[in-house]
Amino acid sequence: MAKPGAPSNVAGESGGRSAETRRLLIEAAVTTLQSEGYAGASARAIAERAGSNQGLIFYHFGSVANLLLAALDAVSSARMERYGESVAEVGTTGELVETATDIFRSDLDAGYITVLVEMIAGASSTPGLGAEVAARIEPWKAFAQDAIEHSLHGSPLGALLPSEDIAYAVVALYLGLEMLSHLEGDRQPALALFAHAQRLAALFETMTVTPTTREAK
Amino acid sequence: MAKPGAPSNVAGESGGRSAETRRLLIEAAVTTLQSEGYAGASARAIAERAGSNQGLIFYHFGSVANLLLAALDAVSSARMERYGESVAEVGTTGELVETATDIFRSDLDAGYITVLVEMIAGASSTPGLGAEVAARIEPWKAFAQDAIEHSLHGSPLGALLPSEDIAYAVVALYLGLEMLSHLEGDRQPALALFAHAQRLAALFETMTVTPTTREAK
DNA sequence: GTCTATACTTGGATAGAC
DNA sequence: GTCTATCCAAGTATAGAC
Repeated sequence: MAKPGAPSNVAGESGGRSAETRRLLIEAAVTTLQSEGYAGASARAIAERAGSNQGLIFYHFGSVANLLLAALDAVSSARMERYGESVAEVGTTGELVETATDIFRSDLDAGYITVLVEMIAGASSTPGLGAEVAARIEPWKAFAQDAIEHSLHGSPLGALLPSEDIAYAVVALYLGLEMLSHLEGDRQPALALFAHAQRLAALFETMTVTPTTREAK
Repeated sequence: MAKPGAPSNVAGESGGRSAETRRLLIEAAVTTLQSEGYAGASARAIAERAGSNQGLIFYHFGSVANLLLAALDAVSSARMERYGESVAEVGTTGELVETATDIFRSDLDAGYITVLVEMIAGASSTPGLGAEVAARIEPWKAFAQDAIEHSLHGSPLGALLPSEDIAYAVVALYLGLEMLSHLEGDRQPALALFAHAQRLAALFETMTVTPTTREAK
């Protein structure tokens, strides 16, 4: 391996001049993707935001696409960490929906899903990028499936539909809601849906706690 | 008005040299958006596909963005026409889901939703484009809401959730499923979801025909 | 090893030919 | 009115300076 676009930086020096530059570029790449989209995320635009020379992108990452993938990685890993904490506390379906609402709101406000959406849509224009992006979506699907299995375990809905398929739909809906919210500059309709989901989850739970509670009328 | 980018072509001549060029360009714009994405839909790329000079795009449409919007319009109106026919025959929720499946499959295969997705994602990079695209999504939402109201009218689910909110979710899911299917080059998971929805719709109908059927146990 | 100055390519837009 | 030749800006990538 040892390709030119990935300097080793072996020394024990703690500062890490190279690492700092890389960090700045990745941060700028995230911001640029969010506000200018994939088509606007050029080497020049990103470098300007990072306050560095555009040539550095090719030295440190080999290509713009590679830098954007690094940006996607950074966002993904940061989010996964947060998700992991939240989902550990989830038991019932109602709690799951509540947690999902919180996560969605903060993801939406921070523009994390925007990065994902732009990379997916942008992948069409850069050969080979699609597979890389697809691989980075897998953890999101796996996470969703995991959360669903934990909270729907033993529930009727869980018996009716494979958790893998539900997870696929959840991720798709997540992406779609971001697109519409972002486009219209209005997160309200999407959040209204989560409110509905919470109501339905509550209703669903009371309906199916046990069939025998019915006779207590 | 009478802006330079929109020639009048007033004469009664049926051929329409200008109209033909415009048609070719719009067609090529659709194809290019589908296979190269928004970032790859440059004037040169589109013109090459159309077999014409790239300068014609600016003469006929004023800018690349305007041509892409025209392409989106063409796709939208073509689809709306087909949708209108299909939904007229829909009565029950089960039929609605069945019709939605057919529509989704053909839209997916023909790449129509791809055009929508690329335009939404691409809008971030071109000032002013977002509002134009948003306006062109309205008919899709209105159509979905209309179809939902027709088939859910009087049903319990219809009473539980506002049709406008369901429509929003449906459009979002539609977009998200396209993104994932396109990215992974596999439409199977998305179609599996529609199959589940059909099963659930059938189950839902038998469960809620009338509450009094329960006593017949 | 890190970064900058420069080379070359592609893209948007228009002046002017027909 | 329709189209083409041409211009300049913006993009990627690298040769070479430090």
